[in-house]
Amino acid sequence: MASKDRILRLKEETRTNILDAALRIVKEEGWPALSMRKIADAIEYTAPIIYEYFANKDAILMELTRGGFLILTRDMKAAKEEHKLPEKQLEAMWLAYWSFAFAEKELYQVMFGVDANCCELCEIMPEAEEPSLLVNEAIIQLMAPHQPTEDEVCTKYYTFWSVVHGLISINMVRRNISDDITNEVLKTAISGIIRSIKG
Amino acid sequence: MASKDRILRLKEETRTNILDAALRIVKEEGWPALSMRKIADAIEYTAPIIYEYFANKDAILMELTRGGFLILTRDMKAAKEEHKLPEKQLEAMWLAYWSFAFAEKELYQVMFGVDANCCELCEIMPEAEEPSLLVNEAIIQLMAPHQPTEDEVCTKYYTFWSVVHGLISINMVRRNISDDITNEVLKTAISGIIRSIKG
DNA sequence: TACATTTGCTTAACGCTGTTAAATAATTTA
DNA sequence: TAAATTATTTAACAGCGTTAAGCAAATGTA
Repeated sequence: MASKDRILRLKEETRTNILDAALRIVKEEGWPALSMRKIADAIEYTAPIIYEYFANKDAILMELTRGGFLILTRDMKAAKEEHKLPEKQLEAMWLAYWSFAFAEKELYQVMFGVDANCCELCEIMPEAEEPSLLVNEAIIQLMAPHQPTEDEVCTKYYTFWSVVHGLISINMVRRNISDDITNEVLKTAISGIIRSIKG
Repeated sequence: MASKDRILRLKEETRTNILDAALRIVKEEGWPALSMRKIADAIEYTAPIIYEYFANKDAILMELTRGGFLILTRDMKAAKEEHKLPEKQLEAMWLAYWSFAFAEKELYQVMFGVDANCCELCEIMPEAEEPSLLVNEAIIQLMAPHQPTEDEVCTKYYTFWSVVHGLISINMVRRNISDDITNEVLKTAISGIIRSIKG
């Protein structure tokens, strides 16, 4: 019955091939160019075969999104573990978040883009909550002397996220902003928020 | 020759009808539901007629974008003129920006969404630069004692924009965030940046 | 080995999209 | 009234996501 295993392995491989092909197409030609027929072409099959592995195109995007959150979580976790002080951890994590956004630009777009990902992403995809959990731990540590309520922690989290995500969005559509200014905004904003937390 | 005028007026009216219909469809059914045939249906014509008024679908989106910037500029200008102190002007303008984003959610999406609007929007559409000019005037006034360089003003501008745009983006895809927290983030972020400018 | 069954994959099709060219209807001009 | 121009529609193309039907190869069974 080892042939069964081989076939299962091949199926798993094709599934991965589909995801890889999709991401490669998007990286080479952009999101609008991604089509089922083009993916099929890339893996040397015809389009309907893809539906044996994914319910529809959206399911492929969802799986790419999930993979994106896994990478982002790994990166932010690694950044966090390099520091002991929560303020250093916060800075490192948001810089990791920033790096991820541009290292995996297409993944970031499908993860946080205005389009497809509907409102309840966190509910149907637990991986999407991990990064916020990492950050909130550090915020809570940093705010511990102030005995913060859950809402206060949440407020600080969204302040961080807003400025970083906003800066990323702006940089993605307007590539003409100088890197110096961008870095200045990012660093001073992060340290400014941290300072405001410490009071 | 008054009939010529009448015909020109009718043509102008149809052009407006196309834009109005497009925006109405988007407001009622969302951006993905917008199609040329649906617009044509709404103005009681067939699809090819639209190409007598707009080069293609993208040109319609561009015109909606332009209209959006006109409204945004008007709103921010009005907000600015209600105050004398530059710090008050800045706060009022960014709150106006915020209000616009949710009052004209669909316009904001096409103006700043990740999708269509390519990199050089400001170059081909001067209206897109107006809001930033308004804000920068106030920033320069506020920073006048510090003799700021152009880059420093730019940095402050992007800090403002990042946090506001980021917060808007997050609120648009995650509608489950409480309004209290959102308002708290917005207000404290804006006043925080203003305070950091004043030093 | 021969037949039946399941599996893998393709071709064909549906309804949709943006867009263009040709055909037709309506209006204006001569 | 006939010709020319304009307004509008119908038909078509290529592409999209998706589904159903058909075929071909591999597998299970006798």
